[in-house]
Amino acid sequence: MEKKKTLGRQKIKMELITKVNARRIAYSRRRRGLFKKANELSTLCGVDVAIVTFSLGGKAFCFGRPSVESVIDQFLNQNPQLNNQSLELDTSEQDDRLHELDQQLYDLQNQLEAEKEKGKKLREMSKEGTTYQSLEEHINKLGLHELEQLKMSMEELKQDMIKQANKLMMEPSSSSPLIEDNHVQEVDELVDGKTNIDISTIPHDWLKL
Amino acid sequence: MEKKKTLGRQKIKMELITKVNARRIAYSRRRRGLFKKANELSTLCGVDVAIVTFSLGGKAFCFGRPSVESVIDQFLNQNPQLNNQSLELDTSEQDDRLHELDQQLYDLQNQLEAEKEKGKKLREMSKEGTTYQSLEEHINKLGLHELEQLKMSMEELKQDMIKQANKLMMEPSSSSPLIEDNHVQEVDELVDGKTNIDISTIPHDWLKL
DNA sequence: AACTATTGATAATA
DNA sequence: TTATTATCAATAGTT
Repeated sequence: MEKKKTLGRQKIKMELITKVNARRIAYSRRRRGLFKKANELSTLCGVDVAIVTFSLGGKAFCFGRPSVESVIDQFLNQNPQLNNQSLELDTSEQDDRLHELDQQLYDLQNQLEAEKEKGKKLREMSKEGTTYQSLEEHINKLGLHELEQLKMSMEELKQDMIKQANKLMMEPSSSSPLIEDNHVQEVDELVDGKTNIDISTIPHDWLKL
Repeated sequence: MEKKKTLGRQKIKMELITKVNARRIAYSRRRRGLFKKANELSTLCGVDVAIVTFSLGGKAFCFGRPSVESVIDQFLNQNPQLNNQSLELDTSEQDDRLHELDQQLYDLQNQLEAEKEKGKKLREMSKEGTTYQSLEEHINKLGLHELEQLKMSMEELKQDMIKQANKLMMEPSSSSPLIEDNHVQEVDELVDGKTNIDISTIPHDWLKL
């Protein structure tokens, strides 16, 4: 037997974690885990759930399905509004895909928090006389990293929908399958700001379908 | 070795549990687990947490520390008034900006839900023999609509940070203010995948600031 | 509700 | 901070 690399997870006492640093880490991890559990609960059971929590720094984090506001509203107004329990057949595959995107959005939410922190650090640094060489570069790069991730998320989503649409095309007696490999270019067009899409041309039903 | 008494826990698909009975059991178990997790989070990290969920029967179950109402109240009244401690008056403006972005992300989360619905509708349509003319167009536009919003969000955020940085530049004894109107181009560069940024040149501190 | 065999979550570490 | 690992904790299927 070789010796173990780590001790692995150890049991901890159910009390306030004294070390602030460790507490922050635990909060971050467990908040994420809690939101995941909430998402699973709402998905598996088809119910509404909302969570609101404030971090050590007093920042609000929340999760809500269909939205925090709607659930809070229901709660405050105690309106026994019934949910239309629509049965679904076999959209599971698609749902899996979308759940991944859900996760990515949650991650982005956290990234936004990170940005907030950066802003504060900026102020602190100003007092310490930190050098600002190529500060702009840094800012740009950081923001861009996020943009890049966002773009990827959206591409995945669109690709998924196109794939789904294609699949449907095969099934019934239809024609002309959807193109699947031209979306990247189209995305870039928009990101470049060169695309002139007239949103008003999109059927209203599609926007809130 | 004796034979196993049960199969034990088995993996389940992350989708609505079809059998209503099993769904109710799962809801009961998982709601309990969720509340326990929330309790642990608030205890270990000393933070406020509130959860509200509605059962299949429409009954409200909630958990709150110190109380559901207090947390909801904090959440709804998120005003600069409650900004205790660090009197970062200068960052309040920035925080407002970021809060807006937060809201937009939440909205996107809801949009994602909408996408899911669309997928269902798509299936239904296939059975009804709905025409798929210009379906791809719609899908693309919808995806792009979202991407556009995301892009705007990120640009706003970056612009905000640059503005903030510029402001700081004026204050201390520094030099060379940041450029403020070239970030769009830089964004496009990276998104286009044509930018060759060497991440390693970024000071480590900046990457996790 | 209680029981197990698994899956899933996460504390400690790199 | 993200990844890894070993352990702890939650829970699906049964009784």
